[in-house]
Amino acid sequence: MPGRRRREAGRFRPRRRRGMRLVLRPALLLLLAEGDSHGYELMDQLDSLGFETEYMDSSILYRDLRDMEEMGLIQSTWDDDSKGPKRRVYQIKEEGLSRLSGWLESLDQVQNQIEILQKRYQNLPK
Amino acid sequence: MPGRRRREAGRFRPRRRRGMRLVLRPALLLLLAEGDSHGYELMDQLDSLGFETEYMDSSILYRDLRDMEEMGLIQSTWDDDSKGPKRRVYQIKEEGLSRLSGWLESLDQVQNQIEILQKRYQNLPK
DNA sequence: TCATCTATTGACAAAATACAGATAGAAGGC
DNA sequence: GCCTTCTATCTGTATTTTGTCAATAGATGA
Repeated sequence: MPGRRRREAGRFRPRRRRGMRLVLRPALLLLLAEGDSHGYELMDQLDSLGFETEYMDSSILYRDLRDMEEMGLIQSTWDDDSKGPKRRVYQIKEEGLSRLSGWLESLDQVQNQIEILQKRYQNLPK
Repeated sequence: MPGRRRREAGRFRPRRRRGMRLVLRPALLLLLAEGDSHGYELMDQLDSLGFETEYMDSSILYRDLRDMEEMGLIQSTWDDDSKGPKRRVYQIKEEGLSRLSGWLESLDQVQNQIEILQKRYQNLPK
């Protein structure tokens, strides 16, 4: 698999995606529910979930992972067997699985609201 | 129409709805695209868009309105003819209409991400 | 005159986000 | 050996956005 093309610091004007964290945390949990992984790899996997990771700063991802670990949703161990610098490999916990389902429920509501907005917008008299 | 049941300050533990703002601003713009209105009334109208306004603090709504006015998306005039305290009545501008369409497009992406999440969650092996 | 409903605003704390590195091992080219 | 690039994680800090609480104030009706 080819390496990710990370953007150079301050190279482009990144379009700030407001409130992306709303979906980011559930997304990370889901990926970990699918299988153990570490930060750098998760960054790549996010692409498959529709995230434009070229514009993402990886620090928010690492911070979210540690936050979720503190919340008791996931746990980590160091993997030093792999080549390159060692990785912190995350694994989802029971608590994380139930939280994921809860988060997805509220995302359901968000989705609903957006749908209503789109419909009302279509019906707008011009 | 019956008055709104606004929650007393700190009466219940309100479940903080994180990231609602992502949809709130587009929602306000849409309502104003449907017709002029003022803050207090907009609060009521939000119900029809799927917002649980009992748990919302109205100050965030007023703040968003003023922000959007500063952005040049909407404009306001005072209405003193109505009974009760005077109202600041908002009207959407051209700029606001085009911004609304832009915001709805990015919400489309968000909706897409959520949909992918839900599907992948369904396919999770248990 | 006292409580209640309408209506808007301000101040402050807490949380989220952007931004800019620091650190470090491994691999490949020259 | 030296340099660059890729992998990988972490931290500090400034700024922006949010959440929460409370102040203000006219109108209404008991």
